[in-house]
Amino acid sequence: MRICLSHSSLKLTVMIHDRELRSLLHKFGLKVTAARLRVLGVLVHSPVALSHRDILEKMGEQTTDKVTLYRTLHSFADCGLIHKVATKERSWRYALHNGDPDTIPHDGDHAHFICDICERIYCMPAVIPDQKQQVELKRGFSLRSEEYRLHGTCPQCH
Amino acid sequence: MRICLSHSSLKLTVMIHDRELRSLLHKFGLKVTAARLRVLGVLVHSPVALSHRDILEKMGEQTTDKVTLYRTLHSFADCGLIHKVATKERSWRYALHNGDPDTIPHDGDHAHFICDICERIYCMPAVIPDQKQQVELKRGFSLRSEEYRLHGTCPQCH
DNA sequence: TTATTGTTGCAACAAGGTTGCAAATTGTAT
DNA sequence: ATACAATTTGCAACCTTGTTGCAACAATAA
Repeated sequence: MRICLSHSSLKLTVMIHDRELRSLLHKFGLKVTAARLRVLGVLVHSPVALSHRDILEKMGEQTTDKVTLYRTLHSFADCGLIHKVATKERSWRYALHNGDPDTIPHDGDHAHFICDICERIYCMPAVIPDQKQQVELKRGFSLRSEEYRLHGTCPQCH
Repeated sequence: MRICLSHSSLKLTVMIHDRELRSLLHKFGLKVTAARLRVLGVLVHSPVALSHRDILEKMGEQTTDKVTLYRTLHSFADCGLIHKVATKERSWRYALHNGDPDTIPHDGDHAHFICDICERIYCMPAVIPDQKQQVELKRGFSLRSEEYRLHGTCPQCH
């Protein structure tokens, strides 16, 4: 499944209301609760992956307990509504799967481009060489998955 | 410079004594202290990258204060004696640059193989395609560095 | 040998995250 | 609409990784 929520378009952003959020939760088999609606509301309006702290701050008045937020994010990630990306600052970033034409869905082999400046994480199409044969043959390593990370500056930060 | 300390050969391992460790510290412009000799002793005998906790445990009787260990590892990394690798468990792994014929020094493009079971991190020779051209041409991203990670099971855990 | 400078150990702290549990809320079956 | 079972929430306490400030101490250079 591929839910398309464009972040670049303000018009679309404004259109995301309670009804849409509820149906999104339903689609992923989650109970609709006040906290989940608020968290999802924040994620839906962000073009970049957010940290736990970012989300708490963006919730402002409507804030929740920090534990609730961690658990909410876990549920979202477990059912595939959002994805988690590890950062070198030993914390996680969370983002909705999005339909940005410049990125691809978060499955299959692809690269993550992590901007040094704004820390946005982009999923990029990439030709990743298959190392399985090479590595296994050489020393009995068996490969489960590959991750290719690119670090640099994104177009917005130039 | 390339310091060759084979981990696969017990004979060589046994040969690493106080004298060698001291000269290694000297070569990297570090003062020789008891704590540094002990930490270096542990790192020199490990074929895989170790966490702060691993090192403390391996030091056993000869243990140091945890802060001292953090600072020691920082000094080692700053001068290039060891390298740090980030893990998704929000902690660092530290390893000496080594001359193991099956791995390559930690500079230039290569891959990290991270074992799912024992979490050892291996530096692997790898043919990493240069994505710079492709990515920059396509959309104005500029690349600073690339990291290629392989996840799976290592020979020891089969 | 001494002066200078860098290193150690301790206590306290900070950020990110988890656990256990009682109270509140959701979805569902009636 | 009501009641019930199963989840979800919020709180307090806790854990892990890592850092800071500071006084005492040790390594090197003169």
